[in-house]
Parts: sequence; C-alpha cells; structure tokens
Amino acid sequence: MATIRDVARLAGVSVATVSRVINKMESVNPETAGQVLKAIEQLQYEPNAVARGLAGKRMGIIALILPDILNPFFPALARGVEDVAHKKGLTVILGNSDDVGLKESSYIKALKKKYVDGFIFASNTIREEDVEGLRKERIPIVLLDRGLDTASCAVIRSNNRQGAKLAVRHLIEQGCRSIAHIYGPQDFITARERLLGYEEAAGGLKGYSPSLMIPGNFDIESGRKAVEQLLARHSNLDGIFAGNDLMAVGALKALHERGIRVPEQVKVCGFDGIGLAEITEPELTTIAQPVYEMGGLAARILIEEIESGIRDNHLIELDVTLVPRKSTVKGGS
Amino acid sequence: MATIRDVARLAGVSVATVSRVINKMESVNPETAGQVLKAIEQLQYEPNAVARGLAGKRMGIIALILPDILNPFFPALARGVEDVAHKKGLTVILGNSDDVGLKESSYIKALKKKYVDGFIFASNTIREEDVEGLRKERIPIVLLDRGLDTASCAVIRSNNRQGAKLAVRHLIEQGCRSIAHIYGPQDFITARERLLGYEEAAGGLKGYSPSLMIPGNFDIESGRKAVEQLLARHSNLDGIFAGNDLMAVGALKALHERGIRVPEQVKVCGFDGIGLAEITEPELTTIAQPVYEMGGLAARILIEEIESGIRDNHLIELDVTLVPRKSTVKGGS
DNA sequence: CTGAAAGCGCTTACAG
DNA sequence: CTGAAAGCGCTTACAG
Repeated sequence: MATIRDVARLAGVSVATVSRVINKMESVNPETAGQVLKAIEQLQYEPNAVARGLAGKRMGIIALILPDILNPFFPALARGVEDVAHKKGLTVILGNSDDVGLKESSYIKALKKKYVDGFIFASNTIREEDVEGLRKERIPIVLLDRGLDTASCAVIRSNNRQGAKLAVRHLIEQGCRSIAHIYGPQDFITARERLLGYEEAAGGLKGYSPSLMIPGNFDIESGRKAVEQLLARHSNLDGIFAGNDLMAVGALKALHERGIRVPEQVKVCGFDGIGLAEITEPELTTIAQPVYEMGGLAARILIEEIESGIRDNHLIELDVTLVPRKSTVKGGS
Repeated sequence: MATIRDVARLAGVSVATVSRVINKMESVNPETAGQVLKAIEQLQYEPNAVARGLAGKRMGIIALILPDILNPFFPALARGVEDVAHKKGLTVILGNSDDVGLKESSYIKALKKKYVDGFIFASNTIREEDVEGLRKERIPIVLLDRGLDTASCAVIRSNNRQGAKLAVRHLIEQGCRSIAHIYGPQDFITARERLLGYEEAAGGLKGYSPSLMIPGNFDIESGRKAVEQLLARHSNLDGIFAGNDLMAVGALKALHERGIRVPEQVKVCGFDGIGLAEITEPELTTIAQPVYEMGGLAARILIEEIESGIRDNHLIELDVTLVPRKSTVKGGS
C-alpha cells in the first residue's frame, strides 16, 4: 500500500503538504492541492488510520457498551448507532457489560489504550468515577437511560413516565377498572419512571390498590410469576401494564395457561416496542420507544462532540408512542 | 499515562528490554525482568495499543461482519464471538452488511486501514475476490455458512441437511403424512441444504408431491404467504417444515388466522432455535443450531490463526438438535 | 502557502 | 542477555 511519502514524492511536495490536503485544515494552494489529489488518485492512496491515530489521538472508532446484545431491546439500538457511524466513516466496537460495573471499567481501560474516539453507554451500571475519568481526559461520552444528576455529559432517554401514563389511560379507555403494574428493577431509572407514571395515572381509580403493583425483573419468567401472584390476590383484575415487553410476554403466557382470555377478560400492555411484540398471540399492545432512532441520535451527538471538541451536557427525552394491538383491543390489529 | 520510556528509566534498562518482558518473546534475565515488572506495577503502565499496532501491525481487534444484527439469529452469534474475544483480551468491531457485497468490501477496506487482526464473516455475499485479497495479505478470516469450494480458509456451519431430516422424521413420527417445506432463498447454502434434507426424508412418503415445496424469504411475512398457497393446493396438509424459525412464525400466524389448530390439525417445525420460538402460541418445535457456540468457535479459530500465524482451511460442521415443543406435540413442553 | 523536523509510543533486527 | 537505533506512517508546531 502506498504511503503519504509516495504521494508526496509523486506530487513533488512535502508530506506535510499532503497531510494538509487530506485533512483540509490549513489552506493549501489550489494548484498544489490539485497535484496532490491527482497523486492520491493515481496511487490509490489510503491514509493509514493507525499512524494517524498515534500521531493525532483519534482512530475513527467509537465504542458501544450495552448490557447484552441478546436482550431484544439492544439490537435495534446497535443498528441505529452503527448505521450513523458507518455513514460518517466511523467504526463501532461492541461490548457486553452484563450490567456489571467492573466489566464496563475493563472495557474502558482496554479501549482507551486503543484511542477510541468516544463511548456510548447503554449500560446501567457505569460508575460515576469512570464517567468522570473519561470526562477529565476529554473523551466524549453519551449515556442512555441515566438520571439527570449524573456526570455532565449528554444523556438520551425516552419519556418513560409519559409512556406509562399513555399505557394506563389506554387501558382505562378500553374499559379496565382494576389495572395492575408489573414494575422493573427500581435501580433502573426507566423502571422507576414507569412506575411513577403508572401511579399518577392509576392512583385515582376506584379499583386502585397498592397491591396492584408487583415487582418483576424485566424478563419473561418474572412476568409470568407476577401474574400468578396478581391473580391470587385480585379476582377482578382486568388490565395489566407490564414495565417492559418481555414481562408482558410472560404475562400473556401465564394468562393463557390459566385459560384466561386476552383481551376479553384481561387486557395487557407492554413497553418498549421490540419485535417480539408482534409475534405473540394475541399480538401485544405496547408503548414503543424509538430505539433505532435513539441509537442513531446517540451516535450523531457523540460524533458531533468528537469533531467539534465541545463537550455538552444536555438531556434529550424522546417521545414514545402507543401501538394498540389485539392484547387490548378486541379485533384491533 | 506512563510510557515504555518511563518504565525503562525507572527500571534502569532500555526500552527494548521492557518491550521484551512485556511480550515475553525473547529471553530476559529473570532479575532484570523482575525490576521491569516492578516498575510497570509502580507506574501502572499500560502499553499503548496504537503504537504497538503501528510498530507491529496488530491492534488486538477483530471484525465481525454479519447481515443484520436485527435479524434474531445474529445476536447470539455476536455474543458468542464477543465473549471469547473479550476473554482473550481482544475487541470486536461490528458491521452490518445487509448482505450487500459492496458494503462488505467497504468494511474490509476501512478496517484494513485500522490494522484489524482478522475477520469473521457471517454474511452471505462476500465476494471471492475480497476473501482472496485478505488471504494474500495473510489476514486471517473465518467464514460462516459458506460452501466448501470457496476460498481456502476456515468455514464453520451446522449440519443443515441432517437437521432437515431430523425435522421431517419428527413430523412423520408425530403422524404427519403430507408434509410441506417452505424453503429459503436458494443462493444461501443453508437453505439449499435444508431443502435437500427435506427431499431425502420426505421424498419417499406416499403423500409426497413436489408442489409441497414452496419458496419463502426467511422472514415472517413470506412464511405466512407460503401457508396460504399451501392450503389452497393441499387440503390434506398436516405438517409443515419451515426453512427457518421466522417463516415458521409466519406459518403459525396464517394457520391461526384460518382457525386451523396447531398441532391438532397441522404440525409445524422451524429451524434455527432463536428465542422467538419460545414465545409463539403454541411454542415452536425447531431444529436448534448451536448459534452461540458457533460464534465462540469462530472467534477461537480466528484468534488461534492470528496468534499462530498459521492459515488453515478446515470445514467444521456442527450438530443440530431437535427441540420438540407444542407446535408438533400435543401436550408437549 | 510550504518544508524540515520532531514526535506519537511502540517493535525488532543488528551488534555486542 | 541487553542496548542503540531505525522504522512503523502519520500530524503539527515552527520557520520561512
């Protein structure tokens, strides 16, 4: 492969000049630039990213650290990040943290050595100190689904509280009077916000009782178990708002096993809008997050910070959408 | 961050010696090595991967190019690759090719510039010339689901033909006599092999007819449509072997819409063993590929080639397993 | 606008 | 076993 020296020689200029036309930072005489461009074309020259990285600290790589790509929420996020990154000529490194802070730290340590340009964390357990550490080194980061109070950097999430209210109101409109909520782990801000939204929207109902709120673990099995407990306590239960789609799937399974018909006897609404929701029988009504867009936005903001050198700490909250399907609407799509 | 020079100075040796103890290639006096290690420890020294890359051509990064992480088959593969890579201290770059040869070429071009150590392609459209190009530069690659005849490099796949036979035999055992096959795109070797397996196992049946084979596109919608066509032609249809799980899901949906009961009237078997299969109603019998293990194995072989410098061209075919569920077995799990 | 030169932080023959 | 030195291929002040 040709190097910058080959180009310089062929164009009859110094390597510095070649570097300048490649990076179009400083002004170069248009005519010399033309020569250089011609030489580049002729030699099929491609700058060596590693040498560039060593000299200039940027490798054209961003890292996406998420809990687990096997969780059906994350592929769309990853795809959103990768599509934008690829379009801008950047490469994406993927890391699964399993929501273990130590694994995140180890990724950060390993990737800093590789001069990764920036980090996107969709992981819930990054430590404050790690975020601070990166900030001090002026390495851009974008956080997904984190609190406001956290370190000053860009944070993206969707409007979870509003979404929960949408869900509950929809169930009410469909005629539910005793609406339960299976909530996710309360150390996740998303789960907390959805629980708050539920309380705001359902707290005033006549059939309301605190025992309608029951914990789950954001997975199918816990949704199933939660429903078993709910049915034991509430014979008049007619609506379930699950804190995410996986628990909603578990809920559907438990109801089906007991011969309880959905939506006729009990209506079920999930949260997230993952693909699974279209596969259940009946198909699952859900509050859809713009997951793919969130990934794309995270990448765009990160790249913007990388290129501009400016670090900002804005919070962006995206809107969610009610997607009504047959698990709440008789004959609905 | 401390550099190798700082360590050398503190240990009272040359940078060459420090480099030697870090890479433990050449022999170093145990005593000097001790000093160096102490200095490294004391300075919390971490070698700079980019400098190492520039000097030695290896960045400790491998690339995984797959069609689309949104396809539920691939997250498990990616996780398998990443887990092994992370354990060995390597980083994984993810690329979505959408099975477009040009995108693959563009990833290869971009990643070679970054001194990526090796490539895993789970993509079906890599061009022969790209594989050859990498081979010539002695960059290791591992291919998933490709033909035998292709370029000399490691190829991993599962025993698709055998799996198809397992599926058909299982349906026969469950009492099916008129078994259809929805086959995937025939430019995929996996789809071809499954079709062949079906023909071998079902060709001898009394109810057999070529019109029982019907094309699909490996997605839900095409599975649904295929079933509509099948029902129009074959009133006595009692078994369906879908070429993958997504088409099987579509088949289940179409049958459900028509009020045809599964498994009582028609039994359905998929292929792949993705998570979706446990979510359908009834749960889907399938031929499970060891997807996670395939990813791990691909990474292990690739890393082995990277470290040893040896390029091999073995074909590894992994066994698949029948996972019987309620879509074929009344009262089955 | 342009060039010579130092520097990024390693690895690796080459001597000794 | 160990060190001095060249080299990997760029970028970027510093002069001019």
